[in-house]
Amino acid sequence: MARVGLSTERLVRAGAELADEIGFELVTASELARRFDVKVASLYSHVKNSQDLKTRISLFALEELADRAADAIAGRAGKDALVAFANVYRDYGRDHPGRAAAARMRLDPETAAASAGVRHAQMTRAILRGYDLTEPDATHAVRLLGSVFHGYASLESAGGFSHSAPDSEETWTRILDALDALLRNWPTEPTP
Amino acid sequence: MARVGLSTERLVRAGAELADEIGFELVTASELARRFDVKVASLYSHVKNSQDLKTRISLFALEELADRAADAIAGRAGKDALVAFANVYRDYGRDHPGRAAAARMRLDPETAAASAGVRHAQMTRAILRGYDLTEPDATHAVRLLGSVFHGYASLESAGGFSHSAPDSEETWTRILDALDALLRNWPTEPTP
DNA sequence: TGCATTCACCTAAAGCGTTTAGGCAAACAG
DNA sequence: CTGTTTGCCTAAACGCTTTAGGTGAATGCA
Repeated sequence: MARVGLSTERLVRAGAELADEIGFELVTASELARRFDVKVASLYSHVKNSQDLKTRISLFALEELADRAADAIAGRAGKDALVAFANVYRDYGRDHPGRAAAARMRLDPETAAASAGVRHAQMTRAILRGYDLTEPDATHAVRLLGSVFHGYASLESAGGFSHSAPDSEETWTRILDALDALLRNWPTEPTP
Repeated sequence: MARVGLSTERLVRAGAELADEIGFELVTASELARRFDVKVASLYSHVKNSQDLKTRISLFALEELADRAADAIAGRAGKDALVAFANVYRDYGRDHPGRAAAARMRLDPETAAASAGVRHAQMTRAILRGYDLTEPDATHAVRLLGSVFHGYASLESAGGFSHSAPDSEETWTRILDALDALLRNWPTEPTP
Protein backbone atom coordinates (compact mmCIF):
# COMPACT_ATOMS: atom_id res chain seq x y z
CA MET A 1 0.00 0.00 0.00
CA ALA A 2 1.86 3.00 -1.26
CA ARG A 3 1.55 5.75 1.28
CA VAL A 4 0.71 9.01 -0.36
CA GLY A 5 1.47 11.11 2.68
CA LEU A 6 -1.90 12.58 3.46
CA SER A 7 -2.26 15.10 6.22
CA THR A 8 -4.90 17.58 7.28
CA GLU A 9 -2.66 20.35 5.98
CA ARG A 10 -2.22 18.79 2.56
CA LEU A 11 -5.90 17.98 2.26
CA VAL A 12 -6.87 21.55 3.06
CA ARG A 13 -4.40 23.05 0.61
CA ALA A 14 -5.46 20.65 -2.12
CA GLY A 15 -9.08 21.37 -1.24
CA ALA A 16 -8.45 25.08 -1.70
CA GLU A 17 -6.88 24.51 -5.11
CA LEU A 18 -9.71 22.20 -6.04
CA ALA A 19 -12.18 24.90 -5.04
CA ASP A 20 -10.51 27.35 -7.41
CA GLU A 21 -10.72 24.80 -10.19
CA ILE A 22 -14.25 23.48 -9.88
CA GLY A 23 -15.95 25.81 -7.39
CA PHE A 24 -16.11 25.60 -3.64
CA GLU A 25 -19.57 24.09 -3.51
CA LEU A 26 -18.40 21.20 -5.66
CA VAL A 27 -15.49 20.34 -3.40
CA THR A 28 -16.28 16.97 -1.98
CA ALA A 29 -14.42 14.37 0.03
CA SER A 30 -14.84 11.91 -2.82
CA GLU A 31 -13.40 14.27 -5.39
CA LEU A 32 -10.48 15.12 -3.16
CA ALA A 33 -9.77 11.42 -2.59
CA ARG A 34 -9.82 10.90 -6.32
CA ARG A 35 -7.20 13.62 -6.74
CA PHE A 36 -4.92 11.92 -4.26
CA ASP A 37 -5.70 8.55 -5.81
CA VAL A 38 -6.79 7.28 -2.47
CA LYS A 39 -9.98 5.76 -1.11
CA VAL A 40 -12.46 8.19 0.40
CA ALA A 41 -12.48 6.57 3.80
CA SER A 42 -8.80 7.37 4.14
CA LEU A 43 -9.56 11.06 4.41
CA TYR A 44 -11.52 10.49 7.55
CA SER A 45 -8.37 9.99 9.58
CA HIS A 46 -7.38 13.55 8.76
CA VAL A 47 -10.65 15.46 8.81
CA LYS A 48 -13.66 14.80 10.98
CA ASN A 49 -16.15 14.90 8.17
CA SER A 50 -17.06 16.70 5.01
CA GLN A 51 -18.25 19.77 6.87
CA ASP A 52 -15.00 19.89 8.80
CA LEU A 53 -13.05 19.81 5.56
CA LYS A 54 -14.96 22.74 4.17
CA THR A 55 -14.64 24.70 7.37
CA ARG A 56 -10.88 24.16 7.33
CA ILE A 57 -10.65 25.34 3.75
CA SER A 58 -12.63 28.42 4.73
CA LEU A 59 -10.33 29.14 7.66
CA PHE A 60 -7.31 28.65 5.44
CA ALA A 61 -8.65 31.14 2.92
CA LEU A 62 -9.44 33.66 5.62
CA GLU A 63 -5.86 33.42 6.92
CA GLU A 64 -4.33 33.72 3.51
CA LEU A 65 -6.52 36.70 2.71
CA ALA A 66 -5.70 38.37 6.02
CA ASP A 67 -1.99 37.88 5.41
CA ARG A 68 -2.23 39.50 2.01
CA ALA A 69 -4.29 42.35 3.38
CA ALA A 70 -1.79 42.94 6.17
CA ASP A 71 1.02 43.10 3.63
CA ALA A 72 -0.94 45.49 1.49
CA ILE A 73 -1.75 48.04 4.16
CA ALA A 74 1.66 48.02 5.82
CA GLY A 75 3.12 51.51 5.52
CA ARG A 76 0.04 53.00 3.95
CA ALA A 77 -2.65 55.27 5.30
CA GLY A 78 -5.77 57.10 4.23
CA LYS A 79 -7.14 56.46 0.79
CA ASP A 80 -3.93 54.75 -0.17
CA ALA A 81 -4.51 52.13 2.50
CA LEU A 82 -8.20 51.82 1.69
CA VAL A 83 -7.54 51.17 -1.97
CA ALA A 84 -4.73 48.71 -1.33
CA PHE A 85 -6.85 46.86 1.18
CA ALA A 86 -9.91 46.72 -1.00
CA ASN A 87 -7.91 45.56 -3.97
CA VAL A 88 -6.61 42.61 -2.03
CA TYR A 89 -10.18 41.37 -1.65
CA ARG A 90 -11.00 42.02 -5.23
CA ASP A 91 -7.86 40.39 -6.59
CA TYR A 92 -8.30 37.40 -4.34
CA GLY A 93 -11.78 36.96 -5.65
CA ARG A 94 -10.53 37.05 -9.22
CA ASP A 95 -7.43 34.93 -8.78
CA HIS A 96 -8.93 32.45 -6.35
CA PRO A 97 -12.68 32.39 -6.79
CA GLY A 98 -13.05 29.10 -4.95
CA ARG A 99 -11.06 30.18 -1.94
CA ALA A 100 -12.86 33.50 -1.92
CA ALA A 101 -16.19 31.68 -1.88
CA ALA A 102 -14.82 29.55 0.94
CA ALA A 103 -13.89 32.69 2.85
CA ARG A 104 -17.48 33.86 2.49
CA MET A 105 -18.81 30.60 3.87
CA ARG A 106 -21.01 30.88 6.90
CA LEU A 107 -19.15 29.73 10.01
CA ASP A 108 -20.74 29.04 13.34
CA PRO A 109 -20.14 31.84 15.85
CA GLU A 110 -17.38 30.24 17.94
CA THR A 111 -15.44 29.15 14.88
CA ALA A 112 -15.81 32.59 13.37
CA ALA A 113 -14.65 34.22 16.58
CA ALA A 114 -11.49 32.11 16.54
CA SER A 115 -10.84 32.69 12.86
CA ALA A 116 -8.79 35.23 10.96
CA GLY A 117 -12.09 36.99 10.44
CA VAL A 118 -11.34 39.09 13.49
CA ARG A 119 -8.05 40.19 11.92
CA HIS A 120 -10.02 41.42 8.94
CA ALA A 121 -12.22 43.53 11.16
CA GLN A 122 -9.20 44.88 13.02
CA MET A 123 -7.46 45.84 9.81
CA THR A 124 -10.59 47.55 8.54
CA ARG A 125 -10.72 49.50 11.76
CA ALA A 126 -7.05 50.37 11.41
CA ILE A 127 -7.70 51.83 7.99
CA LEU A 128 -10.41 54.02 9.44
CA ARG A 129 -7.81 55.62 11.67
CA GLY A 130 -6.88 57.57 8.57
CA TYR A 131 -10.32 59.15 8.68
CA ASP A 132 -11.93 61.14 11.47
CA LEU A 133 -14.48 58.72 12.75
CA THR A 134 -15.43 58.31 16.37
CA GLU A 135 -17.44 55.48 17.85
CA PRO A 136 -20.00 54.29 17.06
CA ASP A 137 -19.51 55.64 13.55
CA ALA A 138 -16.28 53.73 13.11
CA THR A 139 -18.13 50.49 13.76
CA HIS A 140 -20.86 51.44 11.34
CA ALA A 141 -18.21 52.18 8.75
CA VAL A 142 -16.42 48.88 9.37
CA ARG A 143 -19.67 47.10 8.72
CA LEU A 144 -20.37 49.13 5.62
CA LEU A 145 -16.95 48.37 4.17
CA GLY A 146 -17.35 44.68 5.02
CA SER A 147 -20.72 44.63 3.29
CA VAL A 148 -19.40 46.34 0.18
CA PHE A 149 -16.32 44.12 -0.18
CA HIS A 150 -18.29 41.01 0.53
CA GLY A 151 -21.22 41.97 -1.63
CA TYR A 152 -19.23 43.21 -4.57
CA ALA A 153 -17.03 40.12 -4.69
CA SER A 154 -20.08 37.96 -4.46
CA LEU A 155 -21.98 39.71 -7.23
CA GLU A 156 -18.94 39.88 -9.44
CA SER A 157 -18.19 36.20 -9.02
CA ALA A 158 -21.82 35.47 -9.89
CA GLY A 159 -21.20 37.32 -13.14
CA GLY A 160 -23.41 40.22 -12.14
CA PHE A 161 -21.35 42.87 -13.88
CA SER A 162 -19.72 40.89 -16.60
CA HIS A 163 -21.63 41.67 -19.74
CA SER A 164 -22.56 45.28 -19.35
CA ALA A 165 -20.88 48.64 -19.59
CA PRO A 166 -19.09 50.22 -17.84
CA ASP A 167 -16.77 47.41 -16.99
CA SER A 168 -16.38 46.11 -13.51
CA GLU A 169 -12.89 47.49 -13.19
CA GLU A 170 -14.04 51.06 -13.61
CA THR A 171 -16.95 50.65 -11.26
CA TRP A 172 -14.64 49.26 -8.62
CA THR A 173 -12.33 52.25 -8.87
CA ARG A 174 -15.21 54.69 -8.68
CA ILE A 175 -16.77 52.89 -5.74
CA LEU A 176 -13.49 53.24 -3.88
CA ASP A 177 -13.41 56.94 -4.73
CA ALA A 178 -16.94 57.21 -3.43
CA LEU A 179 -16.19 55.34 -0.23
CA ASP A 180 -13.15 57.49 0.39
CA ALA A 181 -15.23 60.61 -0.08
CA LEU A 182 -17.89 59.22 2.21
CA LEU A 183 -15.44 58.35 4.96
CA ARG A 184 -13.87 61.79 4.78
CA ASN A 185 -17.31 63.27 5.06
CA TRP A 186 -19.23 60.85 7.20
CA PRO A 187 -22.61 62.32 8.13
CA THR A 188 -22.69 62.69 11.88
CA GLU A 189 -26.30 63.67 12.14
CA PRO A 190 -29.06 61.92 10.26
CA THR A 191 -29.83 64.25 7.40
CA PRO A 192 -33.60 64.35 6.98
CA MET B 1 -53.35 6.08 -4.31
CA ALA B 2 -54.54 9.32 -2.86
CA ARG B 3 -53.57 12.16 -5.14
CA VAL B 4 -52.08 15.00 -3.18
CA GLY B 5 -52.32 17.53 -5.98
CA LEU B 6 -48.69 18.32 -6.63
CA SER B 7 -47.75 20.99 -9.09
CA THR B 8 -44.63 22.92 -9.91
CA GLU B 9 -46.22 25.95 -8.30
CA ARG B 10 -47.03 24.19 -5.05
CA LEU B 11 -43.62 22.57 -4.88
CA VAL B 12 -41.88 25.89 -5.30
CA ARG B 13 -44.01 27.64 -2.69
CA ALA B 14 -43.53 24.80 -0.23
CA GLY B 15 -39.84 24.79 -1.05
CA ALA B 16 -39.65 28.48 -0.22
CA GLU B 17 -41.35 27.91 3.12
CA LEU B 18 -39.11 24.96 3.78
CA ALA B 19 -36.09 27.14 3.06
CA ASP B 20 -37.22 29.63 5.68
CA GLU B 21 -37.62 26.84 8.18
CA ILE B 22 -34.47 24.83 7.70
CA GLY B 23 -32.24 26.96 5.47
CA PHE B 24 -32.10 27.10 1.71
CA GLU B 25 -29.04 24.88 1.41
CA LEU B 26 -30.86 22.11 3.25
CA VAL B 27 -33.84 22.15 0.92
CA THR B 28 -33.80 18.87 -0.84
CA ALA B 29 -36.16 16.96 -3.09
CA SER B 30 -36.33 14.18 -0.52
CA GLU B 31 -37.25 16.52 2.29
CA LEU B 32 -39.87 18.22 0.17
CA ALA B 33 -41.38 14.87 -0.78
CA ARG B 34 -41.50 13.97 2.90
CA ARG B 35 -43.47 17.14 3.60
CA PHE B 36 -46.02 16.24 0.99
CA ASP B 37 -46.03 12.64 2.17
CA VAL B 38 -45.20 11.53 -1.28
CA LYS B 39 -42.39 9.49 -2.84
CA VAL B 40 -39.42 11.44 -4.10
CA ALA B 41 -39.73 10.21 -7.65
CA SER B 42 -43.14 11.84 -7.86
CA LEU B 43 -41.57 15.27 -7.76
CA TYR B 44 -39.75 14.61 -10.98
CA SER B 45 -42.92 15.03 -13.01
CA HIS B 46 -43.07 18.62 -11.85
CA VAL B 47 -39.46 19.75 -11.70
CA LYS B 48 -36.65 18.66 -13.95
CA ASN B 49 -34.23 17.92 -11.17
CA SER B 50 -33.00 19.13 -7.84
CA GLN B 51 -31.14 22.07 -9.36
CA ASP B 52 -34.24 23.09 -11.26
CA LEU B 53 -36.21 23.10 -8.03
CA LYS B 54 -33.71 25.38 -6.34
CA THR B 55 -33.56 27.69 -9.32
CA ARG B 56 -37.34 27.99 -9.32
CA ILE B 57 -37.36 28.81 -5.63
CA SER B 58 -34.74 31.45 -6.29
CA LEU B 59 -36.77 32.97 -9.10
CA PHE B 60 -39.87 32.91 -6.94
CA ALA B 61 -38.05 34.76 -4.16
CA LEU B 62 -36.70 37.34 -6.62
CA GLU B 63 -40.22 38.00 -7.89
CA GLU B 64 -41.69 38.29 -4.44
CA LEU B 65 -38.93 40.61 -3.37
CA ALA B 66 -39.31 42.76 -6.47
CA ASP B 67 -43.05 43.03 -5.88
CA ARG B 68 -42.52 44.20 -2.33
CA ALA B 69 -39.86 46.64 -3.41
CA ALA B 70 -42.14 48.06 -6.09
CA ASP B 71 -44.89 48.56 -3.52
CA ALA B 72 -42.47 50.24 -1.15
CA ILE B 73 -41.10 52.81 -3.54
CA ALA B 74 -44.40 53.71 -5.16
CA GLY B 75 -45.09 57.37 -4.47
CA ARG B 76 -41.77 57.98 -2.79
CA ALA B 77 -38.63 59.75 -3.94
CA GLY B 78 -35.20 60.72 -2.70
CA LYS B 79 -34.04 59.43 0.63
CA ASP B 80 -37.55 58.39 1.44
CA ALA B 81 -37.54 56.00 -1.49
CA LEU B 82 -34.01 54.82 -0.77
CA VAL B 83 -34.84 53.93 2.81
CA ALA B 84 -38.11 52.24 1.94
CA PHE B 85 -36.41 50.24 -0.78
CA ALA B 86 -33.48 49.21 1.36
CA ASN B 87 -35.72 48.20 4.21
CA VAL B 88 -37.62 45.84 1.98
CA TYR B 89 -34.41 43.89 1.44
CA ARG B 90 -33.51 43.97 5.06
CA ASP B 91 -36.95 42.93 6.26
CA TYR B 92 -37.14 40.19 3.71
CA GLY B 93 -33.83 38.84 4.96
CA ARG B 94 -35.10 38.84 8.52
CA ASP B 95 -38.58 37.50 7.88
CA HIS B 96 -37.64 35.02 5.18
CA PRO B 97 -33.99 34.11 5.56
CA GLY B 98 -34.33 31.02 3.41
CA ARG B 99 -35.98 32.81 0.53
CA ALA B 100 -33.50 35.65 0.85
CA ALA B 101 -30.65 33.16 0.58
CA ALA B 102 -32.41 31.69 -2.43
CA ALA B 103 -32.60 35.14 -3.98
CA ARG B 104 -28.85 35.45 -3.54
CA MET B 105 -28.25 32.14 -5.26
CA ARG B 106 -26.02 32.25 -8.28
CA LEU B 107 -28.01 31.85 -11.49
CA ASP B 108 -26.57 31.18 -14.88
CA PRO B 109 -26.51 34.29 -17.09
CA GLU B 110 -29.52 33.55 -19.29
CA THR B 111 -31.71 32.60 -16.34
CA ALA B 112 -30.61 35.70 -14.49
CA ALA B 113 -31.34 37.88 -17.50
CA ALA B 114 -34.88 36.51 -17.66
CA SER B 115 -35.45 36.84 -13.92
CA ALA B 116 -36.91 39.55 -11.73
CA GLY B 117 -33.32 40.51 -11.07
CA VAL B 118 -33.56 43.02 -13.87
CA ARG B 119 -36.55 44.63 -12.17
CA HIS B 120 -34.40 45.07 -9.10
CA ALA B 121 -31.77 46.87 -11.10
CA GLN B 122 -34.40 49.03 -12.78
CA MET B 123 -35.91 50.01 -9.46
CA THR B 124 -32.52 50.86 -8.05
CA ARG B 125 -31.92 53.06 -11.03
CA ALA B 126 -35.32 54.67 -10.57
CA ILE B 127 -34.40 55.59 -7.02
CA LEU B 128 -31.27 57.27 -8.26
CA ARG B 129 -33.42 59.63 -10.28
CA GLY B 130 -33.95 61.41 -6.99
CA TYR B 131 -30.25 62.19 -6.96
CA ASP B 132 -28.21 64.05 -9.52
CA LEU B 133 -26.24 61.26 -11.10
CA THR B 134 -25.36 61.06 -14.75
CA GLU B 135 -23.99 58.04 -16.55
CA PRO B 136 -21.78 56.23 -15.92
CA ASP B 137 -21.99 57.27 -12.29
CA ALA B 138 -25.58 56.09 -12.01
CA THR B 139 -24.47 52.61 -13.01
CA HIS B 140 -21.62 52.67 -10.54
CA ALA B 141 -24.07 53.71 -7.85
CA VAL B 142 -26.54 50.96 -8.81
CA ARG B 143 -23.75 48.46 -8.37
CA LEU B 144 -22.67 49.96 -5.08
CA LEU B 145 -26.20 49.80 -3.69
CA GLY B 146 -26.61 46.25 -4.92
CA SER B 147 -23.36 45.27 -3.24
CA VAL B 148 -24.30 46.88 0.05
CA PHE B 149 -27.79 45.38 0.21
CA HIS B 150 -26.56 41.99 -0.86
CA GLY B 151 -23.50 42.05 1.37
CA TYR B 152 -25.21 43.39 4.44
CA ALA B 153 -28.02 40.86 4.27
CA SER B 154 -25.52 38.12 3.76
CA LEU B 155 -23.31 39.11 6.68
CA GLU B 156 -26.26 39.71 8.93
CA SER B 157 -27.80 36.35 8.14
CA ALA B 158 -24.43 34.76 8.90
CA GLY B 159 -24.65 36.34 12.31
CA GLY B 160 -21.87 38.77 11.62
CA PHE B 161 -23.32 41.64 13.63
CA SER B 162 -25.38 39.77 16.14
CA HIS B 163 -23.41 39.79 19.34
CA SER B 164 -21.68 43.12 19.32
CA ALA B 165 -22.58 46.72 19.93
CA PRO B 166 -23.96 48.84 18.38
CA ASP B 167 -26.85 46.71 17.25
CA SER B 168 -27.46 45.90 13.65
CA GLU B 169 -30.56 48.03 13.52
CA GLU B 170 -28.67 51.19 14.31
CA THR B 171 -25.88 50.41 11.89
CA TRP B 172 -28.41 49.85 9.15
CA THR B 173 -30.01 53.23 9.73
CA ARG B 174 -26.66 54.98 9.77
CA ILE B 175 -25.51 53.20 6.64
CA LEU B 176 -28.61 54.45 4.87
CA ASP B 177 -27.89 57.96 6.10
CA ALA B 178 -24.37 57.60 4.79
CA LEU B 179 -25.47 56.27 1.42
CA ASP B 180 -27.96 59.08 1.07
CA ALA B 181 -25.25 61.62 1.84
CA LEU B 182 -22.93 59.92 -0.61
CA LEU B 183 -25.48 59.91 -3.40
CA ARG B 184 -26.28 63.56 -2.86
CA ASN B 185 -22.58 64.29 -3.00
CA TRP B 186 -21.22 61.74 -5.42
CA PRO B 187 -17.56 62.52 -6.21
CA THR B 188 -17.34 63.27 -9.90
CA GLU B 189 -13.59 63.46 -10.06
CA PRO B 190 -11.31 60.97 -8.41
CA THR B 191 -10.04 62.76 -5.32
CA PRO B 192 -6.37 61.96 -4.95
C1' DT C 1 18.59 -7.13 13.93
C1' DG C 2 14.16 -8.42 15.50
C1' DC C 3 9.93 -7.44 17.56
C1' DA C 4 6.13 -4.41 18.95
C1' DT C 5 3.62 -0.51 18.22
C1' DT C 6 1.74 3.05 15.57
C1' DC C 7 -0.42 4.77 11.89
C1' DA C 8 -1.68 5.29 6.93
C1' DC C 9 -4.53 3.39 3.98
C1' DC C 10 -7.62 -0.33 2.80
C1' DT C 11 -12.25 -3.16 2.30
C1' DA C 12 -16.94 -3.63 3.51
C1' DA C 13 -21.21 -1.98 4.41
C1' DA C 14 -25.00 1.01 5.69
C1' DG C 15 -27.49 5.30 5.01
C1' DC C 16 -29.29 8.92 2.28
C1' DG C 17 -30.18 12.02 -1.82
C1' DT C 18 -30.78 11.93 -6.91
C1' DT C 19 -32.51 10.28 -11.03
C1' DT C 20 -34.64 7.21 -14.59
C1' DA C 21 -37.82 3.55 -16.30
C1' DG C 22 -41.87 1.50 -16.27
C1' DG C 23 -46.61 0.37 -14.05
C1' DC C 24 -51.19 1.11 -12.10
C1' DA C 25 -55.13 3.56 -10.90
C1' DA C 26 -57.64 7.91 -10.49
C1' DA C 27 -59.53 11.66 -13.03
C1' DC C 28 -61.60 13.17 -17.03
C1' DA C 29 -63.52 13.51 -21.93
C1' DG C 30 -66.51 11.88 -25.11
C1' DC D 1 -69.18 3.80 -19.67
C1' DT D 2 -65.06 3.35 -22.14
C1' DG D 3 -60.56 5.24 -23.49
C1' DT D 4 -57.04 8.46 -22.55
C1' DT D 5 -54.38 11.24 -19.78
C1' DT D 6 -51.74 11.88 -15.97
C1' DG D 7 -50.48 11.69 -11.03
C1' DC D 8 -48.22 8.97 -8.08
C1' DC D 9 -46.20 4.52 -7.37
C1' DT D 10 -42.29 0.66 -7.18
C1' DA D 11 -37.82 -0.72 -8.45
C1' DA D 12 -33.30 0.00 -9.25
C1' DA D 13 -28.88 2.27 -10.27
C1' DC D 14 -25.54 5.63 -8.93
C1' DG D 15 -22.80 8.82 -6.09
C1' DC D 16 -21.44 10.97 -1.69
C1' DT D 17 -20.86 10.32 3.34
C1' DT D 18 -19.60 7.96 7.29
C1' DT D 19 -18.32 4.13 10.45
C1' DA D 20 -16.08 -0.32 11.71
C1' DG D 21 -12.60 -3.15 11.42
C1' DG D 22 -8.37 -5.12 8.93
C1' DT D 23 -3.57 -5.13 6.84
C1' DG D 24 0.81 -3.74 5.88
C1' DA D 25 4.37 -0.05 6.10
C1' DA D 26 7.03 2.90 9.03
C1' DT D 27 9.08 3.65 13.45
C1' DG D 28 11.10 2.87 17.86
C1' DC D 29 13.12 0.16 21.35
C1' DA D 30 15.82 -3.77 23.10
